[in-house]
Amino acid sequence: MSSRKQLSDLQIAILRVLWRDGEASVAAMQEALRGDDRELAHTTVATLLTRLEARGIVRRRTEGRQFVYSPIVGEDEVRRSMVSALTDRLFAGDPSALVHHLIDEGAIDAEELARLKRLLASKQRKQGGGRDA
Amino acid sequence: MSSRKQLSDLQIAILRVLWRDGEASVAAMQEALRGDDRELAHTTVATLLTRLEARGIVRRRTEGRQFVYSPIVGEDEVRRSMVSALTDRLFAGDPSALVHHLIDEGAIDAEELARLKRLLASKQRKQGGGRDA
DNA sequence: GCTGTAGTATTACAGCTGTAGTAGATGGCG
DNA sequence: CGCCATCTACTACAGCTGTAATACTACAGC
Repeated sequence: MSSRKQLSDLQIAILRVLWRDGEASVAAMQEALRGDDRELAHTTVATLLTRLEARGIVRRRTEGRQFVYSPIVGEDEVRRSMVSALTDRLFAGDPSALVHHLIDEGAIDAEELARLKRLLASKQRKQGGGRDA
Repeated sequence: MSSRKQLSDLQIAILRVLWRDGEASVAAMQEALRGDDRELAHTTVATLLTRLEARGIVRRRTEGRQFVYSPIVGEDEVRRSMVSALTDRLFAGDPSALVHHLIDEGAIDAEELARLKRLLASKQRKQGGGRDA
């Protein structure tokens, strides 16, 4: 599944608001997107949300005269599909090459990596422990 | 710098050919893109390359009656800008959150992480050693 | 009850991308 | 020398995105 959701910057910005707040009316969304160094017209935001609804990315319910939108796709789902698309396209599908890149960039230092390794270890203990010796 | 290069799938596919082969004529590019489960018309490939040239992504020289294209932007540069865009949009700009995600996905196992950590250690030794104590 | 206001629906448009046809140039082969 | 194959330039067009105006609807307050 995961149905190849490729989303633009702005579409993701909208989803982030919905993930954070759970749901949002058009006005609330407009407010939330403001200050993000731009100011979109109310109708613009409405159009964007309508389109996302048509694509099955978000859903809406009616509340009085207005629509309240909530996300259908989850954050992890979007992360999965976008990270994997990026990995495929630029790192020959090899996730460790992506991490390698981050390290080369100096984006991840030893401390963070150690922390992540501990995380991985505890994750494995939890999952591997119940499975076999 | 790095001039916000956001590239589509197909544009990246083209660049990957150029990075791999150094340069390519339209015919060679068409051939290289074939089998990628699709078949593009010669003119389509020509159009794509012309547009990339207009955007300063690739350059071309004339060889006889045909153009031979070569990349201007480097692979690392594109990786940097696209990974950083993704990190900003989906991981609040925190690269370690991206790695965290990969670990959660099971995309990186302990062995790979250990290998990456060694890599990082050797990198730090090299860079930190020449700079100060 | 009427009017203003808030809200949605419809329509519009430009820019980018994927896709390719057609037209025009040119070089090679018979 | 002339025609075919090759190659580029130009044009076209649909779909998606960002952006928003306009038009229509309906509640809320006076």
